[in-house]
Amino acid sequence: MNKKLNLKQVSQQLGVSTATVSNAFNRPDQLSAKLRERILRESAELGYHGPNFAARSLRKGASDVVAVVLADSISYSLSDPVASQFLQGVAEVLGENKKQLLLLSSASDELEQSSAESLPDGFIFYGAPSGNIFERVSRTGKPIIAVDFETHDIESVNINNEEGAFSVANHALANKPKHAAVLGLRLVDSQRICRLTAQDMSVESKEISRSRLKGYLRAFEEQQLAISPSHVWHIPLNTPEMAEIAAKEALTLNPLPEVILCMSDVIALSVLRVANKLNIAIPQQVKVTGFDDIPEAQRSSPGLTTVCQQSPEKGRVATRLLLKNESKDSVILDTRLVIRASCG
Amino acid sequence: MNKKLNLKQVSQQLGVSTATVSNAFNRPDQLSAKLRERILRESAELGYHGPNFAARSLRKGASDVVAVVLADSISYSLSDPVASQFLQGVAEVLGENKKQLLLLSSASDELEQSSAESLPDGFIFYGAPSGNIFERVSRTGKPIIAVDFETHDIESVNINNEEGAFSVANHALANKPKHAAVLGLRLVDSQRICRLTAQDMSVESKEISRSRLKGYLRAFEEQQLAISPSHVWHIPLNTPEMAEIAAKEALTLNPLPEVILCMSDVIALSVLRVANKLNIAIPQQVKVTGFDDIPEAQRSSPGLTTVCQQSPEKGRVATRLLLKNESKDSVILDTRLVIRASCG
DNA sequence: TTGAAAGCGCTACCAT
DNA sequence: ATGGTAGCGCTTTCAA
Repeated sequence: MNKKLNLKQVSQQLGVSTATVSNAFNRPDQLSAKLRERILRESAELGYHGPNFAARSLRKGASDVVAVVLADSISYSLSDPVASQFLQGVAEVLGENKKQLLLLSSASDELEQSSAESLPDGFIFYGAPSGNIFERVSRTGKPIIAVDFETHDIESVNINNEEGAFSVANHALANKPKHAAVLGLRLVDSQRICRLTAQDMSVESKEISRSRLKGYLRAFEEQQLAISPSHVWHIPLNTPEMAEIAAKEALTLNPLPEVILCMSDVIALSVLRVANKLNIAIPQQVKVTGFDDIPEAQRSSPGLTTVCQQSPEKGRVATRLLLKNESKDSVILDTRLVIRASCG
Repeated sequence: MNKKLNLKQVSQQLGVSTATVSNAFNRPDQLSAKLRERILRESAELGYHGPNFAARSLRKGASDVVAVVLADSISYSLSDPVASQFLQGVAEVLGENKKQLLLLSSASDELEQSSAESLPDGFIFYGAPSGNIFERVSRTGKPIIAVDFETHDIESVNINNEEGAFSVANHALANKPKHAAVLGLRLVDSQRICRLTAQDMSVESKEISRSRLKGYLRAFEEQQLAISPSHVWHIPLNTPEMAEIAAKEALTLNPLPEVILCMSDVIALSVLRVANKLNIAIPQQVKVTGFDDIPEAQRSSPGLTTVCQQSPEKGRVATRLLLKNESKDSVILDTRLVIRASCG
């Protein structure tokens, strides 16, 4: 087996110049189709399958690699249906444009990753990053798209979380329930499931969860209803395990809330399951709403009333925005209230 | 903003040699902790965040990048719970070892991707790849792990599909149902949902699906039961949409099968949903089994009887095998029959 | 179409 | 602990 063949050696073997071999791989218009054909075929036979990636990138100053920088760990993000759908959209468009996908996480080791950060030609930040990877990357001047957060001067793709939350809450609260509960995601800085306090309620922030809470609260006002902080849960991670614990707490309240507003579908689906176990009828006894419209939400029984935030489309839009450097405008994707049986 | 700073310029600015700066980033033991500290801090202030990736990789002949080569498109794989869980396991171990994750697909453009193939230090092939990326990569002599398939001389991680399928089928068939159906995945080469013919049944192959079918058939024999090819479905993709169509066909058979063996949990969960819609009681009227034990399988109602194949662990094991080049042995992971209410 | 050559930024070696 | 430097493999320019 010929171990390491390089372009130069191949060109010698084939009796052509290095420039010609390079052109065969990179610029088909610089040589006759026939010669290109021959070079491609014969070099493959020799075991040369194209220019060395590192050398090419070094020389060209570009790599055709795009990084998605996840706010959470890669592993967790892959387990989250929302992030996962977003990545599907990204992968789709990258594939069409022959770009490679590198997954990074702002939650991982700074020093080790910072060298890898010089590889990609562009970055999609999914969720507000921790650490200072964002600053490092910004300084390189490479194109960046911010998704689900905003930063000065950077193009972003977002949804209107407050409006979405308002619309679903307003729908759910329309017939004036006496008691309601909110199962919130990442509302305060704690790894534990807990309920909010009065001062927790009024924190001002542009975080996703805070915007959603704001939308909910506006709906309560609109309907002239009140919600006590003790009926607002904080769940630190969007996992069924965590959500079920909070769901159990909410569904064993006395009196039982007639409406439970959940900040994600994963949470809402957990409520549905726990309710089922406790023989609580949905929506007759408790109406449940989610947020996201993940695939599972339309398949559940009863179907989940939720806010569709088009995660795959978000991924596609963000990626197109990154690749075609034309439009300098940020995008707000529409959300849509999806009414299903869990809150008819 | 200082645009492009390189190591040489940084070393001049800091008044030290290039070797020292390089050592500061790469070999902490080659200089005093104090000096290293200073260099790291001051170069960060200058806007230099570590060696250029392409140059470093070119020079070192290694990149700290590991590629997972997916048999299907990246986008589809991300939507598949089994592949997704596998990737979670991979990402976990890569993170611990400070390796970066590059997602490739053997289903994508050969020419464009083949240059990127020279980047990773190692490859995990998830599922038997199409095209000849496997041959190309093999020739480089870089470490490769094959997952869910086997090839001469390559370390692999597999499960015993036949045994797993046998155990679940044998359990399901124990009280001699008069009619049974099999909802199979990728049994023949067709993009359409269809049922098998007599000659389809006897194809010999080491593919996952074929092994599972073999296990099922062995269980039928063991129980002295027969299954007609017309009661064996082929489903081309592991998606709920496809599965529901086949499920509907199987659940509207007359007479109704008392047992439906499904080659994946996604399929089995679809059967559960369709049965629910058709008011068919599970497991009273129809017993349903799956394969994989995806997270959704334990949360469904009724819970799904299935074969646990430890997808995340598979990812971890494959990645460890790749990184520690010690053990030259392939691995067969245990499968475990998980009995839940859908087939008690 | 070709040959020659510069140089992308870095690491590792050697000598000091 | 440092300075100097070869060379990793490639693309691109230039002149022929």
